[in-house]
Amino acid sequence: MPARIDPEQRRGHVVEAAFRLVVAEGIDGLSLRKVAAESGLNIGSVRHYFDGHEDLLAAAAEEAGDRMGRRLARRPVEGLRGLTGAAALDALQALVEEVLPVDDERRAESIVVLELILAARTRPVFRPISERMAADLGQVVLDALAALGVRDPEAGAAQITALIGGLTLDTVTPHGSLSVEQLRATLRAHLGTLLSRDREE
Amino acid sequence: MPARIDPEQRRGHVVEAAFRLVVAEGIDGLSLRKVAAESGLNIGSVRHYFDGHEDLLAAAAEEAGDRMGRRLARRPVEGLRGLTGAAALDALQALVEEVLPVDDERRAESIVVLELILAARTRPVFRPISERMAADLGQVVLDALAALGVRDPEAGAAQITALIGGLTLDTVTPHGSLSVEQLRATLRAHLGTLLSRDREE
DNA sequence: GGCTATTTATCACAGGCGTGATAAATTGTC
DNA sequence: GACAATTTATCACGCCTGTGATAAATAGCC
Repeated sequence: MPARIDPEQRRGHVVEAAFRLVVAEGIDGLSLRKVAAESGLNIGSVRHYFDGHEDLLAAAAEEAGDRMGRRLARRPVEGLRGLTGAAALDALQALVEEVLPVDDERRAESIVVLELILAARTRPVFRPISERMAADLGQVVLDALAALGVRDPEAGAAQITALIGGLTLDTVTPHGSLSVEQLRATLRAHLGTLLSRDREE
Repeated sequence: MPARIDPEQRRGHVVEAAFRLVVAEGIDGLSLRKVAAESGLNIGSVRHYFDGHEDLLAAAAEEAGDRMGRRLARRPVEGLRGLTGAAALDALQALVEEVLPVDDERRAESIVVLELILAARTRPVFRPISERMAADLGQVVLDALAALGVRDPEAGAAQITALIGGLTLDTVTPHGSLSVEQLRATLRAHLGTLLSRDREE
């Protein structure tokens, strides 16, 4: 019984091809035939690893969610506990930048996530992953603010998560043409006022 | 030479039908046949008023941009000049809420604009309108902050426009499920710190 | 009433899509 | 080398799409 190729690896390659297509043409530009061509496989091969279109979409969304979860896990909240001043600001900024399009890799992931979130509005397939990502991000930001001793961390977290969405939107789409430097500066300004405001009271 | 129906009005009705479809199914759910059905017309009739698919999309985008422009024009920046304290905060909040999904009508328009902005990333048709809307909004916010005497209005405007995008995203899509009350509170908290921070220095 | 331009309604075509079904090739094991 | 399971490659079908072309109906004007 031949198994010269690792199925999981194959699925991974296909999903990566799907990501590239989403970045290039948007989530509605995905089709089994295009994904097959992009991944260098035959349509029949793609369909052998994914039950169909819906299944491929779900797998791609799952992978996007996992990647975001891994990014968030890379900055354990415990490392923030007790930090103050510039150290606190730097640590918080680094945490948030983990999920912001500050380099090519994160830019691609941000595009996929953004397309996914918007698509979840009308396509039930994406809803669970979309909601899970939002919950994960919200919890991490909330825990981070709590670890830093910020007053009213819920309100602060709401501001930060909203800012993350807006900054991603402005950076990734051409309508705002926000540069990475501007993104970083705007985020830092916001986080700075949020932390300093808390210290004063 | 008969003209029992006003062509402009007809186009308007068709565009409104297109808006309803975008809200219901997303911008890629648009098709000439669906728009015709939604507007109660025949495909041939729709095609008589719009050269084709692309033309319909462009007209819908144009209308969306015009509506946003009209909303922004409803709150002349001159009215903000010299305001301080709670009055300044209220006025600024009212201005920004003009383009936020705080009621059904603005929610629908926000969805259309959001779909349009994201679609502009891969579809050149939407680019000019998308960029125009961003420029208009940015200018209005910038002027408003300048009229209120905020220090570094550029930075503040960048934060506010980003927040607008993020709040819209969180409210309109199911991933964050931000309620209108939360949206208002988050916006107010941000605007409050932005104004108060300026006063202290 | 008849003329004419506008508006509406169809038909047909090519292209892309997801999908079911099935044949062919490949490769490790015996 | 032969067997068998996995993997790959095609074919065909129905559906939906945009679009060009064209016929039919409508309604104002003389």
